[in-house]
Amino acid sequence: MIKLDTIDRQLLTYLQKDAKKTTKELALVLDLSNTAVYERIKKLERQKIITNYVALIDKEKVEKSFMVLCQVKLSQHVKNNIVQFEREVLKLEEVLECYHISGDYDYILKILIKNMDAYRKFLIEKLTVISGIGSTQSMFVIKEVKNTTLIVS
Amino acid sequence: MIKLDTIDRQLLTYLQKDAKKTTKELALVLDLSNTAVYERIKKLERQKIITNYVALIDKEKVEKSFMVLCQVKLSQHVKNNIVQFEREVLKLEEVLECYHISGDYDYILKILIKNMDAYRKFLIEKLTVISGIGSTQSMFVIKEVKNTTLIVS
DNA sequence: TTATAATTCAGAATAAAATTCTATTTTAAT
DNA sequence: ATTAAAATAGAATTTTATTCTGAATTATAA
Repeated sequence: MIKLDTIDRQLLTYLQKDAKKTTKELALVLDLSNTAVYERIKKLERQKIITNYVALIDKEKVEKSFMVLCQVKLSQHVKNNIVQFEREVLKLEEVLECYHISGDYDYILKILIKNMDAYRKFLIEKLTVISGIGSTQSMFVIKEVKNTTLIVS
Repeated sequence: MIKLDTIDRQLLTYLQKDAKKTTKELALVLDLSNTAVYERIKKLERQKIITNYVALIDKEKVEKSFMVLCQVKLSQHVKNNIVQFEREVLKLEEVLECYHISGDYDYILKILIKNMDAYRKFLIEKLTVISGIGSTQSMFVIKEVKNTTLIVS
């Protein structure tokens, strides 16, 4: 197990909030030298604790205002259905997240799409055409109350 | 409505995958000058299409291997309960996402935590102490099949 | 505890990237 | 077709990232 000290955790918190912070700025708030901060970040990257850096974009501004959480039940829990479903879901760009879960349904999918019409089309033409799907249930997002990528370590 | 051309979309795709790509690299693949790429990115930032840049970290490596999707039903749908619940949820660092949804339950929460014991503790001591909560139902994530922040525009 | 090795850190030097500037070209509207 | 606005290219400048060397700190073993 990798052990992180307080400074590492602070660094991770800052970088998860704003990856554009310069080593200089971080060095200032952490009361360290430029190099110390730089080396720590590089180590976190080498250890794959920081996996990557990404730009986040505004869903509303790119015609993806409609979010649906769709639960999926497979017709039968045979290996082939599972493998096939998971493989196909990976290909669907509308599906941002997919989890195999406990409970009444097998999977839950987070889907981002333009609107209800587009969702209906997606459901009929892209999702339910995957073989092995038994049933689906859609939960429509009325309001995004919270959505962060910040994991407090 | 802001209109994006093909180059803007390509830029967004690249930056959503790797925010550390330099303008030089992007200029090369997009067959544009350094300045052109730079100005386009700055414009996307000004327009708040790009909202921010973040570091993503490996959940497993920071003791957050356990993911739960928890559905919450309020006891009564009065304004005060709604406001209060949403305000409290924002404060909980274990809750990465919270959506007000249609269906049997009012909210669904994505929770990241160390393990089942920690989740039980969280449920008892942090979540269900919020006033106005009627019932909860937890769906445990068996396997993360897909999880991306990439929105294809 | 002390000696030793391995990390971590600081400060300076260098390399690379971001940012600015000016002039030119392209695009869009009249 | 004419004009204004926006987008682009290339060079110059500023800032940041990266490397390097040596010192300080920490961890480990005798």
